[in-house]
This record gives sequence, C-alpha cells and structure tokens, in this order.
Amino acid sequence: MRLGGVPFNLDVTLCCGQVFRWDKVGDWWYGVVGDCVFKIRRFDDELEFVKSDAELVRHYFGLDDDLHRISSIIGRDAQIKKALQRFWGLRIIRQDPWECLISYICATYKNIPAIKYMLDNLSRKFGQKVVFDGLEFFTFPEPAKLARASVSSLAECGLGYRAKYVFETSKRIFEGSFELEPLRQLPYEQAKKELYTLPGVGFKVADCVLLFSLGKLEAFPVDVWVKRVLLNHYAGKLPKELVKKISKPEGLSNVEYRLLNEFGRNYFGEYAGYAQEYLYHSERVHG
DNA sequence: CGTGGGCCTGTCTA
DNA sequence: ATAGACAGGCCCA
Repeated sequence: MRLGGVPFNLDVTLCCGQVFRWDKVGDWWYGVVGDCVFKIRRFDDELEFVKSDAELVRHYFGLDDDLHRISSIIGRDAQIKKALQRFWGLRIIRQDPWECLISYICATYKNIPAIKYMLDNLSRKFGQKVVFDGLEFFTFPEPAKLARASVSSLAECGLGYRAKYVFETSKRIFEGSFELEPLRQLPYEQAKKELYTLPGVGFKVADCVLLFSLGKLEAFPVDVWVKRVLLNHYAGKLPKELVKKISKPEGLSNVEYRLLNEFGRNYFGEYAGYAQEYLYHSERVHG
C-alpha cells in the first residue's frame, strides 16, 4: 500500500507503549489483531503487509486521522511542536476495546516489560494458538475464557492483585451487564463515568481505554510521565498551588489527576490525546 | 467528598 | 549475584 505522503511512523507507533503485543522480527512487525496475525513493514513510501487488507490496516493504525490538521490544532507551544517534529507520524492505534480494557487494568503499577509479560502469559494460557511464518502467536482471550477462569489461574500469569479485577471485570463483560461498544456513542465524560464502575478501572485506566480503543481523541491520560512533562515544561501554565502539590514524588490524588486531565483537554482541545502521546513519548525517550 | 496506606510481583539498579 | 527500590494506580478504611 502506497502511503502517498500520508505521515506514518510505524516503529514509533508500535514502540511508544500504547500497545503491548507487537514484536519485531528482522524488519517485520508481527502482531495479533482480532484472530489474525498482522505482518507489516515500512519501506520508503510503501507499507507492506501480509494477511490483512489495506482498509483494515488503514483503520487499525488510524491513518485516516488528518495528522496535519491535528498538528495545527494541538501545536500550541514550542514543547509540543518539538515532540511533533521528533516523532512525526506517530499514530493512535484503534485497539479492540476489550483487549485494551484488560491490558490497562493489568498495567497499573507496572512497567512496560512487565505488562507485556502478563498479557503474553494470559494469551498463551487462555487464547488460541495461531502458527504463522513458523512462529507461534496467540489470540487475546475472549471474555468468556477469563470469566470462567479461576482467580488463582489468572494470578499465575503474574497478575498479582490485578487477577481479581480482571476476573470480575471479565464476568461483567461476559454476562453482558456491561457493554463496551455503546460507549462510543456517549460523550466523553459520560463514557468515562460508566467505565469507573468496573473493578480495577480508575481515572487513568478509563482515559486510556477511551483514547486507545473507543475513539475519544480528547481523552488525556495522566500517568507519571505526563505528570513529569507538565511539571517540567508546563508549570507556568498551571496554578502555582497545583504545581507545588504535584512536585512531591508520590502519585497523584484524584483531585490532582482531574486538574491535570482538565488542563490537558482545555489547553490542547479536541485532539488532546494526540498531544498526550507525543509528549509522553518525548519525555520517555529524552527525559 | 477528600485523603492516606497497602498492595502482587517482574524489572531495574547498585 | 542478590537485595531493595520502583513500576504507565486502584481500592478501601
């Protein structure tokens, strides 16, 4: 598929920590999307892939998001402009909401390698094996599989205290007492409120699920890295009291989270989520 | 309604 | 090598 000048940086998009189940073998990226293995690489202006059609690829990687327009809207200061330039072509992937939800419930209080480890274990144990190119892949387990698993078998995947959250949330999804897809139709605030009712889902997890899988590009997840960005580069735009409070090493209180989250959404606007990803990645790579 | 302590366990760092 | 700190927060008192 020719990109025809559409900005897209495959490596940064897959490395920046929004998805956890992609691996690079040689110069090909492999990832399981739904029940099919994607194999994809970038070569000049060409996006080469195997086992998937162009429309699916375009949709999954959000290539129809107008990055130039987004950039002109969020590019409000030197800091974000620098990040946009450095990682130009970074896209927000449209993940499956179910997989995204479980992934970010697992992600609390863990670093990225550990998150990968947990999700890999879950998929090996409860997903379906798919062999492709002589390599083994596993689909992400269906809600039914996790809802019928025991908490201890989930914990064996390295989930620790998250095992019971994953179990209880899976049960709610499996039983149909909670539906993810309809949240797309709700306004951001309302969808977020619904997500809070799930065990293991707080402010941060809800924002990640909304941004990475439910199309709410105005969501602005605040984690320790985003807190650092705001502290290091946006302190002048924040209330002094708030800056003082978040300067302490501990995590954010609910109030502090909400204030930083609102700042991001008000300041960057309808595509605040894109700003968050560029700033987040920039802070992680360069400090 | 706001706040603080506890938490499973895999990496990272010294 | 091996212990101790830290990790993309959330829940409960």
